[in-house]
Amino acid sequence: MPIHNADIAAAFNEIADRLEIEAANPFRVRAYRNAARMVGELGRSVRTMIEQGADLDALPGVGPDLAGKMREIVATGTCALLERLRKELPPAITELLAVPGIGPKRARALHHELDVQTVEQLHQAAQQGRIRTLPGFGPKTELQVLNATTAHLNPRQPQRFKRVVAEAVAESLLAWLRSVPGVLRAEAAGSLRRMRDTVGDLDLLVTVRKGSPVMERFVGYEDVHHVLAQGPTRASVVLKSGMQVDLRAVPGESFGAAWVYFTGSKAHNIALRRLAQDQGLKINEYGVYRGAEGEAERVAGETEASVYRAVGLSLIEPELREDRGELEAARHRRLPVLLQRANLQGDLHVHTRDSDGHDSIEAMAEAARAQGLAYIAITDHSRRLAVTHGLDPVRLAQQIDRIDRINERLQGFTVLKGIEVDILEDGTLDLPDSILQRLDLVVGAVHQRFDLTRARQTDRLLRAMGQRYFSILAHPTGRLIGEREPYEVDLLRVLRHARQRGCFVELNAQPARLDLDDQACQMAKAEGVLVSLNSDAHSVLDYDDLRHGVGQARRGWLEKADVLNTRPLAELRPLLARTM
DNA sequence: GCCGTTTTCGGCCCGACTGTTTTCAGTCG
Repeated sequence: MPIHNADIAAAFNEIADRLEIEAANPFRVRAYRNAARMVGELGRSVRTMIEQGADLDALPGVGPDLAGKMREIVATGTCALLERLRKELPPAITELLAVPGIGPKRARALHHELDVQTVEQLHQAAQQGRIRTLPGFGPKTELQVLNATTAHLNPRQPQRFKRVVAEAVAESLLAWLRSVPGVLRAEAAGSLRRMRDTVGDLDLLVTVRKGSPVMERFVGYEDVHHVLAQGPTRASVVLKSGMQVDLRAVPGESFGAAWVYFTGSKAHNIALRRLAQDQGLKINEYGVYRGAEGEAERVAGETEASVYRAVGLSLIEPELREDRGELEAARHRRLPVLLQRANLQGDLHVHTRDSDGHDSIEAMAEAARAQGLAYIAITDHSRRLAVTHGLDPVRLAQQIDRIDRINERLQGFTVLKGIEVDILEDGTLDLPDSILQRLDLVVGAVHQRFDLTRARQTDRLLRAMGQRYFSILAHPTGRLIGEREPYEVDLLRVLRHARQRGCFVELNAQPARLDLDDQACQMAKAEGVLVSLNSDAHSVLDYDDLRHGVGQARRGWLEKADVLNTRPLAELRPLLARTM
């Protein structure tokens, strides 16, 4: 069983959990957590690096000890330290840490004093009133544990929400907060603002005049199910939908510092504060300070730009704040000029009612033009996808003729002729070259057999891209957020083949897909493969999804030049022609 | 356990809220 980076990350996280329960040096614990995060986000396979003799010590946060443990885990699937820790405490004890309100100290006490080893046993102990007997625990803590374990044992809500869902909740909540007396400004922060594809909880920030009842009003919002915490500057609630919302109030002069702090990511904040510390500065959510405690002088904080400037950096866009090299880039003034929605000139993946879309070719063209686009490609499904009424060669030929006639009427807008052709299990395409050759572009996609082995799936995609007519690989990993995992595939090989072949990969902007993801976008850029950012629209309303794709592209450090369909049609045509 | 334009040893991000406390530990983000 080959070891992937996720396995190494899981092992390091378990070591960190167990060391923490055993009250080990917290900085040692942090070293394991940092390494776990780094490995989990690393674009390259540690196993491959080892096979190629790469120097693991060169990875950030990895010294000789952790490098050795990574080699050990890759070779054996585990490591001696982890096995020893597993013998010292029961296997399931780390489960307890997943219960809200239970941290390492309480997990340790529960195990030592009550012999609690699992969430189920914890639940029973709470029911029997045994928790309150422990020192440091009381009746309230016991009730909290009872509620938390009940929810934990009967999970009904998804852990994370699709971004588009969270965004709608945030917008109505923000509008409501802005109507509360004394509220000067209300903004979203957190992963929503960083444009992550999913959002765990909402982070909102307000500035208020003295005496504003914003916190009292917030916990009284009609969608609030229950209140987790409430203080003068901070409150947390759970909405009826199960979504947690944290609200923070700060004075106006601190808005920028608080927005940085509350936008995160956590890793970005830590790296930023460390940078400040090196310069004799301290950053918290109220501002940037110079000097000793008590007589510290405030040097920045009203705007985000002032905070970054105070530590010698240019403003870092929220989408980049993941501690993936953005601080270094900002220091050297080498931040990318990120893609913007207005840079998109067209959309190369659009459906009509000829297959499973809702609207006509003309309507899709008009709607695209209204969105500021200059061209679209009609790419209906091919015959294999019978449920979508996919096109066979005869119907596709008829559509081609219709598009030609439509283009004669259109002024200043172009409809390109395409197809979303099924990539069959053996890597051939669902329609013959004789009809594909009449198109402007061929978009290929996998719609069945997601379960192939990594080797066969990779081979399938490489063969598909090697066909005579092949332009863009649509939704390259097949994931559906929260519903279907990406299929197993060697994306690096796929990208290198695309580069060699001169074809492109898609960033599908449907909120449930957002496929490629941010890191894969970064990988495509590094490999020199242009990304086609498409809506996959099935109705005239769906072009709005492009903004989600733009957010994802920005998270992947993509600039205008990295995206295929930022080019005007005259520049696009020769690029497509090379694939046809 | 990692790391270094002060350092190879002595540091390691920072603050709010809760509950059980009489001044603070634990948890969380």
